[in-house]
Amino acid sequence: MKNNREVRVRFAPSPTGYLHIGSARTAFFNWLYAKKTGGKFILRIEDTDIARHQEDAINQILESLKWLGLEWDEGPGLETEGKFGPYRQSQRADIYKEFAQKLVHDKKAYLCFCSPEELEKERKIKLEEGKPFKYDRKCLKLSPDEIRYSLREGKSYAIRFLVPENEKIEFKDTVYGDIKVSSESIDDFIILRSNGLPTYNFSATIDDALMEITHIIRGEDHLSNTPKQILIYKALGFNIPFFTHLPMILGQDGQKLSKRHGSISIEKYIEEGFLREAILNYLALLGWAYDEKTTIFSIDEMIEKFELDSINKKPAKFDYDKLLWINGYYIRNLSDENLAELLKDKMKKYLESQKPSNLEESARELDQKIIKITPLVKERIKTLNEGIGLINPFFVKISYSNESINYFKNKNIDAPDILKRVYKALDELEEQKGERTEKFCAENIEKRLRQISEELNLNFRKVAEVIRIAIWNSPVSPPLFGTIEILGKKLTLKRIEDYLRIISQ
RNA sequence: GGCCUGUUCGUCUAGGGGUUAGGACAGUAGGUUUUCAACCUACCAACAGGAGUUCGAAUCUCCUACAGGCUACCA
Repeated sequence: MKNNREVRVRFAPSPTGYLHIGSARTAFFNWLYAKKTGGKFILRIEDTDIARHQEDAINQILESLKWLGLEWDEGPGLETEGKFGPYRQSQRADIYKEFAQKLVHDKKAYLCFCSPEELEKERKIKLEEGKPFKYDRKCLKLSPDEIRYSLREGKSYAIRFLVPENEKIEFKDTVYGDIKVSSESIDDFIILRSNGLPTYNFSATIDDALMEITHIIRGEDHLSNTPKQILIYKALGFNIPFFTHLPMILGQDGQKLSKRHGSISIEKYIEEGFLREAILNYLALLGWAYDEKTTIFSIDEMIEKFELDSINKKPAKFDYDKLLWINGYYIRNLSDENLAELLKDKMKKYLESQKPSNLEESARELDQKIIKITPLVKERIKTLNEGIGLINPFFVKISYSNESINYFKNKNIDAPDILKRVYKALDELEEQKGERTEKFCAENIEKRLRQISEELNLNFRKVAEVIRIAIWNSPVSPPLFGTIEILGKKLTLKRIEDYLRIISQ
């Protein structure tokens, strides 16, 4: 049919909201297939529904796609959009009108003067009777005179596609196999609304044909629409592309992914500190597997190994925990330099959101400090935001929580005594004592602190616990010795003093 | 209601007439450890149900149940 043609795939979102997980996967699979085959990935905006379409959503979608690295070869937002443009359906109204009129002229479509209200009423009645609703073709029976009269009256009309009778529509879906549908089960659907704009099935088909899309890869919710579109392809004499429908992505409750399910927009995941490689890796695993073992794929590996016909049919529930795990894996495998860079950007934003009076002096040394901090937290975080949460006391003043203040109340630990000893031990470091100055570094700090636990004949974890609460306002911190070193002598001692003062009150 | 589609551990999946039904996440137990992680070890846990075909079915066929989609002048 079109074996030697260049592969052309497309992602065609409608801008009714932000790019969500499900659409992102559809975009990604299209992109993967284009990369794999050396084809073109086209972006088209389906904004024919004026009521629901939001202008800023388009930008959001474009931004999210770019962030994911799913760059398109043709479409909006590019310096030269491409030779099949415009790529926004709202700018292609004339094209659809023209084809609709051609179909009317060829008697493959007809004018319908029925009002949406009447139709709605009839539909309701049929539904209550438990009978299938199908348009009764009232307007097909109109005589040319009647039509002329209505037009002269200025009556508004839609254009309906005339579905051929007794026709078997068959197509092969890469994922779902052979699909056969009888034309009897298809209503004479509207292709052009009375406002002159096309409906989805019509505009999508016209554009896919005109833009010479060879492979349509989209969500399973369009599987049932495909027969209608094939009818249009045939009526207009267009080449029929290959179809691949992707199983739906559902929320953890098994329902279609929606706002109720918490963060579902890509934007949210960017904010939370997920990495694009991790998101794409996870998305690839929803409905597809390469073999029985591999779960981690680099993007190049995915391009190499991805196959449309090994996508499975079952809808997949979105598993946030697994995404988290994958993200943690990618973070751990980042180089210190790259991770530091990412953490720095996040931290910068975080610090900007804080009151200046809440910042420690060290906030000004973010750039130098972050590279030292990074190896300490790399294995401990699953998202960048977790990282920020773990390390922000390096830069932001701590105010002791009640929990911290009362932490040792009913425990058999003499916290003040320990802290006084710690203070003294640390204070001695870096003190000028002729030649024998001991550096304030993790190694020496460890030596000193372990000495204290020996002196007191106390398990070291107890000592560490006390120090953590005092300098970090939390029983959890990055590894203690490195943390103290990076915090610096001055700040460490100050926090110990502060804590001692507060608990002695 | 009609049409289309799907159903393997809690979740993502591998397998596609003969397997101890494999892996990963989560969970549990242990090890390591200055906390939290990470890491290591072990464990837990599935072929929706029923008929049929067959020497043999999770795998093929049919039925049922459940789930999802479409049935809009939404996409």
